Amino acid sequence: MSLDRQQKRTTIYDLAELAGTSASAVSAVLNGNWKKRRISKQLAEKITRIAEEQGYALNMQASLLRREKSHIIGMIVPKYDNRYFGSIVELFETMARDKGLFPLITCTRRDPALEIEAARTMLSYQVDCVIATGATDPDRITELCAAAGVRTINLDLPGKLAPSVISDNFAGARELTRRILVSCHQRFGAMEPLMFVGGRGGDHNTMERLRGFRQAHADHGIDLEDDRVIACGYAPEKAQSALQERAASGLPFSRGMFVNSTITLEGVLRWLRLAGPVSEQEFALGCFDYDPLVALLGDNIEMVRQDVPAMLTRMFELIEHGSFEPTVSEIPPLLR
Amino acid sequence: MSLDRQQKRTTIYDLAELAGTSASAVSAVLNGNWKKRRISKQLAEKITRIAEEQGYALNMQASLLRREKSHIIGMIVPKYDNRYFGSIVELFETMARDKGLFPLITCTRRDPALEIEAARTMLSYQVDCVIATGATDPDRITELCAAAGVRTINLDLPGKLAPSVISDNFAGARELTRRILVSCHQRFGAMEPLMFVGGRGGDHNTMERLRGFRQAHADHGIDLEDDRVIACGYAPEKAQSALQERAASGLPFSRGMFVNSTITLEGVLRWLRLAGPVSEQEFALGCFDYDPLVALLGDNIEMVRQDVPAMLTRMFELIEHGSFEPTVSEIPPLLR
DNA sequence: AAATCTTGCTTCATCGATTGAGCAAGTGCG
DNA sequence: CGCACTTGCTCAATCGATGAAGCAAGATTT
Repeated sequence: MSLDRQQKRTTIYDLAELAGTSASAVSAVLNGNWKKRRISKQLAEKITRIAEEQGYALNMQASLLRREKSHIIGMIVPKYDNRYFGSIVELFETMARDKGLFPLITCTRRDPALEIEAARTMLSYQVDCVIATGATDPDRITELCAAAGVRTINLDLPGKLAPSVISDNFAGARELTRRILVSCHQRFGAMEPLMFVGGRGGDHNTMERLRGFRQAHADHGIDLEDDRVIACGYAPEKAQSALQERAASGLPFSRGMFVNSTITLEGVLRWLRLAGPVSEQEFALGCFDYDPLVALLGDNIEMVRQDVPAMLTRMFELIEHGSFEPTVSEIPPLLR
Repeated sequence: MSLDRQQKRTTIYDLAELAGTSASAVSAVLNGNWKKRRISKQLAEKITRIAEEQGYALNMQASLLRREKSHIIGMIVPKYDNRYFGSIVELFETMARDKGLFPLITCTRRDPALEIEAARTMLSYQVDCVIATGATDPDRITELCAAAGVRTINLDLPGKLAPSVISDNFAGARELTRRILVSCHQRFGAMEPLMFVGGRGGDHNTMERLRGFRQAHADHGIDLEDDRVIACGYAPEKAQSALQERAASGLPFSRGMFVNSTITLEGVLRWLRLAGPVSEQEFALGCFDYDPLVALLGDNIEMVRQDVPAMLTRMFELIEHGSFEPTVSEIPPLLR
């Protein structure tokens, strides 16, 4: 590693010397409370000018060491490979900056060990708050942070120890399922039970979506056997091979499918292309998540879009109001 | 903002007191060079145990203030809304961590002012190195960082003042164009000139891709008028309305199109759906960038996938070898 | 026995910014 | 003139971790 820095950086002491004043005055001027510290306007202007000329940059480490709050807000995300998490991160950065906070983001690739490691690192960087997004074990993160006096908020997947902001998975799934059923009925005449593909049996979102999925079937008086549910994880390859296996098993296959994410949808579509029992047009699909490219895949795919702006707005509200109780805010997703 | 931290955190002084030793010994033990500092194994173990019991977390700010290198490596990215940048960020984080560096990532939404602001902030955080990815003005960033003695590397888009790692846009575009032309020929019989949609006329990548696009036409002895090039930016809406306008203008329309990114492709496909002169199947499309969902859109879309692992590997090589000369490394993209 | 070396620590200055306390000069008032 | 008050600054301690220098006690050499 050669990331060598040659010259040493300009400090407030250098500026003080150049301006013929004290470091204390320079600090007061540059961090904006020179009025409170009774520094004259002339000196303030002089210091500001010299700082600009010298290309002075504050040493955050030194500044943060002295201050009690860092105004750093950490976010742990599982992946950057889909529009949902991408927009969460992008909007989070923007909103955090607008509120005067510094966003620090880490991607853990759904690796539980990395999640904990990431939380620990964030604590070292003195974050004021950690947002655990889609974490496999949010409560572990909360415990770790609580021990350091740092609060956490869960996003996308809820935890039991900190406030959570998630989509209303039940309602979204119920409505999505209803639409797929209706589409199946209109296009194929039959009202047969759908299949549910993707997600992890243990995770809260998958369970809630499954509940909505079952409810929609019940709403239409359709019997649903347990073997129609294939919670094979989110990865495309997993979905593809699970469908392959399922097809080989000889169990009945539905022409309507509820797919748990756009990532899983990739696997489902690939399987349909390569080995699907009938043409792709003979399927009615629904996807819990939105991607504009999926919208272009054809009219036979319904989508539910999670309301990222509303979720983040709620999240920052929780931060601002200092809520610590493990409440769950369910944000209605957008259909169409 | 209430991000209040209640208790104050455990420091090495607290641990020293508990262990009946000095802060210096605690520091030496916890940062791993206790052997060099001749601390006994017993004391080392005692300190380690107490640190764990107390859930001690290093104060990075204090540590970094004292050290000369921060081992923080910054990356500036324009967007998180596509697979290309998503995989760059994800792999960058992984590789940086493997090399013992701490990745600090900031998204600037292609806003030139934010880019500069982001670079400045990174300097405040004492980064050892900044990677400017797809920056609108990479040289400005390099200048700013150089003034603070911080090196930069340009990724995706080259600059004149620092080493750059980019795709071989010319070769990639030439081959992609060739394939679209062949596909057009096979499917529609004709060898007509293609259209080029998306990108910004000024940016290096667009210019190089255009050069490859023109070269491929020349290779096949096809005349290409300038009005077939629509460099309307990357946004889908821009592409959609530009195509709309172009169709209205009465100028000749090609059945083959070279689209400059998956994001732009969204707009192209939307326009084809809504207002395309003939069915989508009557078009041969090529896209400079890869998205697995696009691969599912049909067989009539060729794609070029930029070789992100090779690009990042090269980038870290440049860092390790301490190269400062503004060389340009062109990484061949992957076709299929 | 004296000189030297080794072991295992501690002491203290330092990194750069922040902030309470303090101080000198000037202003206002009776 | 003397006292209080304001203005405009400087001084010095501090945040937590680090590491060069130093020191005491025991081990080894001459």
